[in-house]
Amino acid sequence: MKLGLDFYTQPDILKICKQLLGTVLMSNIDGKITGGRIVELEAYRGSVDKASHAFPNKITPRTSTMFENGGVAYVYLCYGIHRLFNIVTNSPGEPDVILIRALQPEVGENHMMERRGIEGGQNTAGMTSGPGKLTAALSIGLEHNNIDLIGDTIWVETDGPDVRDTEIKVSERIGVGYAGEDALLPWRFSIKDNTWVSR
DNA sequence: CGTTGGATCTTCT
DNA sequence: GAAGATCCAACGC
Repeated sequence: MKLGLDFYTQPDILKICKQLLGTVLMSNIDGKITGGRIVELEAYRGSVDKASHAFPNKITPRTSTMFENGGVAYVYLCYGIHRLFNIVTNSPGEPDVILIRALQPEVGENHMMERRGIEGGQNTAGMTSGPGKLTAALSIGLEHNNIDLIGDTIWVETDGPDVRDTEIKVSERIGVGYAGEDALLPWRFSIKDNTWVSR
């Protein structure tokens, strides 16, 4: 079942993070349907979080998407090369986003391998295990910034029961050492012992 | 196997 | 002008 607007507009981003683990991120781009189970993600809260582009509630042309109502995508270019996909949550004016860091391929694996340049049935392990990799596999680009996640291009589906708390690993976020003490916030969530988690 | 550096470009200072 | 929510290939051990 596709997640609706009322899911994304919830105020508690950490609760949304836990609920998103185990759901399936889908894309229908270039006539190809691809998707994967979300196994790793991170929370960024622009109001209080130095690691966020929007800290402290700073609106720029780039970050304006983060201030939208929950339920849209925030896509930006990282290191000039990689496109990173985030889900905007909470109500308008609250720059809360969730970075999707890793997927477990579920739908259209052949298309994802082709987009990632992986040959044959071998070496699929790294296909979507990282934020820059999964956008390439799903063909998500900057043109999808601010797109509606309730639509039929990019969306999230529930599939089976919620992931239990005992199956969730909570840790510090990756690659945000520049954020000082905020780099220590336990805002990274992943599914324990899942082989598709990054690094 | 761990570490290193290059690629590449938008954004803000 | 510098740094960045990364990835991968090339090195050295």
